[in-house]
Amino acid sequence: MAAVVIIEDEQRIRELAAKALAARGHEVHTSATAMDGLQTVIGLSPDLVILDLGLPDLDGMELLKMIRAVSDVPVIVATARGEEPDIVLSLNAGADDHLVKPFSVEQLEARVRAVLRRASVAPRGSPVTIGALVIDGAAREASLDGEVLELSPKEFDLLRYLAEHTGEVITKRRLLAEVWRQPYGGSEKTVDVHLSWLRRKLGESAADSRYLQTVRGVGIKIVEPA
Amino acid sequence: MAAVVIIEDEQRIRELAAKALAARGHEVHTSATAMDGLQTVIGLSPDLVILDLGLPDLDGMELLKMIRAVSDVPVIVATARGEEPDIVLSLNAGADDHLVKPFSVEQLEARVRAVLRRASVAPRGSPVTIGALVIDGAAREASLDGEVLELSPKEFDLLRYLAEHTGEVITKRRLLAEVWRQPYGGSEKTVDVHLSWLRRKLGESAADSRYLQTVRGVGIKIVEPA
DNA sequence: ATGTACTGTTAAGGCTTTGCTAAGGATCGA
DNA sequence: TCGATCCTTAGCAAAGCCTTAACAGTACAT
Repeated sequence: MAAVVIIEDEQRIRELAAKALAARGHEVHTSATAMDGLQTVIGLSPDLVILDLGLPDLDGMELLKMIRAVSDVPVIVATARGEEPDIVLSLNAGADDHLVKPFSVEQLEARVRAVLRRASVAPRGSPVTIGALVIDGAAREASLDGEVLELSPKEFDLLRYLAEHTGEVITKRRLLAEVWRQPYGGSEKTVDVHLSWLRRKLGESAADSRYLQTVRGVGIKIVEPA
Repeated sequence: MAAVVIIEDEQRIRELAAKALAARGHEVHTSATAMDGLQTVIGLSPDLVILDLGLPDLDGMELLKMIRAVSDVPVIVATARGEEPDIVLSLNAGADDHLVKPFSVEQLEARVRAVLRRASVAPRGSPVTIGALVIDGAAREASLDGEVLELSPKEFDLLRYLAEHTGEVITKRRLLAEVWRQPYGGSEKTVDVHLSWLRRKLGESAADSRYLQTVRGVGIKIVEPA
């Protein structure tokens, strides 16, 4: 899919991130030090760099500038909670996005997807994959286990919006605003109905669902099945 | 609190709005032109954009569409009185809310608050970690030792609030105000009951607790286990 | 030691939210 | 204009949650 370099000194986080991105089909390379990381970036010309600003051997900001001096590769910077001021500095120094540690795998994937999309490594609307579910925005086609699903326009929009925010709980009001484009009017019941249809076409029900999880009192989210 | 970009050519209004939002703790960035504004939005990934439709260098509606092409960021559009037809167009083009100039600071703040709330279930970003306990606001999911906990809405809100104030003793009245949104009414007994349920789901009891410690006569706190 | 105030726990009832079906109306293409 | 598809609304059934109430237990002061 895309070559990603992770520069991060904490082994646990490094391996977690590597595993998550590899699982999504990316070609992952890791470095535990700034100098090794820079070598890798120069030698590999990756599509994306994930850079921890709190490296031991060199200030992350310096490394970011060095990377920027030789490449336009998109960079996502990661900082520990409490180092938020660094975020602004790093964005000014040419970072494309940022993560605050600790971050969830979903967070990471969402950022990576967003940055890659923006960088048009993957053209806008490139397929989103969630388990055996593939949503192709460009073709306006969704398939499950290789079988193309017969979705109505709204159903597709709804599924796509949820898929673009995998793991994140979305309120019905937000769906009305974002999918229906009605920030004010509109009945949330409508969303319920469409969700019900979607579930049926995905071969699941509210009680036994693989992908669509309702979060009572809040909204709905789509998740990678266990 | 949240990063806000203001794109507005009238200096007076720009600075007034910036000052008001900065005073509420937001990270404010301003642009006087459409192109500069677009750059800022792309580079910064803000949480909210306030966009004047009457920019000199580019039709505001065009800019709105360009922003929408690259981002789902909430946008509040501002128009001069008499340009009301633009409002409908802009809402169709993906704006989230609108303001008619001249607007009061209160108006502005109210809209910003409403849009930010609507835009995200969890305004605060990444997961909070306390020992083996991880609370992910975006996914509305809490896990202990990697096991996802089955929490009711109130239980989750309660846990999240405590976690966001780790180590700090919180009175039940404050919980009623902040979590239950009932600054005055409500029985503190209700809090006790929810705490009891929470403890059970965390696998602990009042007598032997790892995370939830009651401070007799004052309230409750969540702590990092020893 | 004992009473008092505070906290912990359980159970039950009512209420809210959600799931789903069906019908009417709108929209779009032919 | 006709037909097919799709969207919305209404309404009922079911599930889950919150509160209240009642009682038990615990720490603290006198």
